[in-house]
This record gives sequence, C-alpha cells and structure tokens, in this order.
Amino acid sequence: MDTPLTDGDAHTLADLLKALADPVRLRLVSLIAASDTGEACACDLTTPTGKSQATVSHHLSQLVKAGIIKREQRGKWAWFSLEPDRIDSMCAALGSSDQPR
Amino acid sequence: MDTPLTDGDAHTLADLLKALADPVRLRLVSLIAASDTGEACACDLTTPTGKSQATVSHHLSQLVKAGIIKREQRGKWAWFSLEPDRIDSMCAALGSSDQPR
DNA sequence: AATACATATTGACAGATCTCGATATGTCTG
DNA sequence: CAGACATATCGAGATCTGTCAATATGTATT
Repeated sequence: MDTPLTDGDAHTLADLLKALADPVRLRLVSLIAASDTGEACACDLTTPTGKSQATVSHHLSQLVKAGIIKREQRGKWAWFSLEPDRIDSMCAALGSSDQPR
Repeated sequence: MDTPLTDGDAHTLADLLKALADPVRLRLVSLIAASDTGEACACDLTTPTGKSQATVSHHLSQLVKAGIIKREQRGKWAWFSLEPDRIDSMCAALGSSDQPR
C-alpha cells in the first residue's frame, strides 16, 4: 500500500475485524463453513460452543450484522451460511497494507 | 476447511484479530506499511492518529505483543516495522475456513 | 552530572462487550 | 386456537478496552 488507510476506512475495517475477533464467533463461522452443505441450523450450533442459547443467538446476530454470514428462516429453524467473499475482501484490504513496497 | 477450529485455535486466532481490530492500530500498521523504508519512528506516529503519546505507545505495545510489528530502539527513538507474514498467515487461517467445500 | 528529550508505565475513568436467566416472538402441530 | 418448540430480545452483572494526565525510565548532549 502506498497511502495509509483513511480514518473512515480504518473504522470500517476495524468493525469487520471486531466482528470476527471472538473465539465463540470464530467457532460459529468455522462450524458453518465445515458443514457438508455450507449451512447450519442454529439448533446445531449451541451445544458445540458450550454457551447458552441466548449467547449464541447474540453472536450469530453480530455476524449477520457484520455481513459475515446470512440468515434464512426455514420453518421454525434459522439457517446460517457464509456470506461469500466477505472475509476474503477483508483479507484483501489487509493484504494491501502489509507490503512495505 | 473440513473440520471446525478447535477451541484453542479459535482463541489464538481471536487474540490476533483483536490486536488488529481497532481503528487506531489499523492506522498505525498502515502508516508503517506506507513508509518508504518500511519502518516508522514513534515520534512520527502520534500526530497522524490524533491520540495522546501515551495512547499511541500503548497501541504500539499491543501490536508488538501480538507479533504484528516489531520494535527496535535506535538512540532515543523507537522504530517500528511490520513483522513479515504475520497478517498473511492470519488471513490464511481465516481463508481455510471460508470454503464450504 | 545535569539537563533535555523520546518513549513507556501507572492509575483512573468511561464506555463497550460477554454472558446468562427470564421473557417475548414467531412458527408448526394437533 | 392451544400447546410445544426454536429463536430473539431484554435487563443486569462482571470483565475488558480505550483513553488521558501524570510520572517514570532510558538515552543523548553539554
């Protein structure tokens, strides 16, 4: 990168990083990513994290708000899948700032 | 990724992401990355962030502790440069978990 | 050694974040 | 429509984080 991040860009990127910077949320993302179909039901995500239903729901909401995963209601279940390219583009934004020249 | 992150891996990754998930620290990293020589003196990093000297010093310490940048004392000045590959390997760890298959 | 300067550390405060139990909302089934 | 079930939201407590003024530490200069 030739020019440093603007203040605004830094805030935007920080928000995205923050959404990912939690062990429970990383675990949720990787559980979804590791599923055969690429999506996972909220009901299957509570037990593996060892957190309460309320806590998991809260984390899933944060991931949705950050655009990292998306939510689809199907009957009484909520299904989550990765928002394609979101993490990749975050890495691209970071990658462009770690080359001294 | 075929298997989800372990709890330990998730914590490690989260710590690294957290170190980066702050507008001021992102700004610092990008200022260092954007410098001609690939390194920057602490004295040149205070003004652009608009924060106090103590705050900037604190953020730089966090980045060093996370292994994102390294510090070199040169006379009375402290020079900082990026720790090569640290961010790249973080992205690699993330990238391997955003492919449904 | 005394002074000046660059950076780090300390102590304190405000605000954010994680967590949970309790409750509300929404959806299916009988 | 009543009951059961899945998920979201609320309210509150505990902990973590960003910030700064004040002070300490370390380095060079005279």
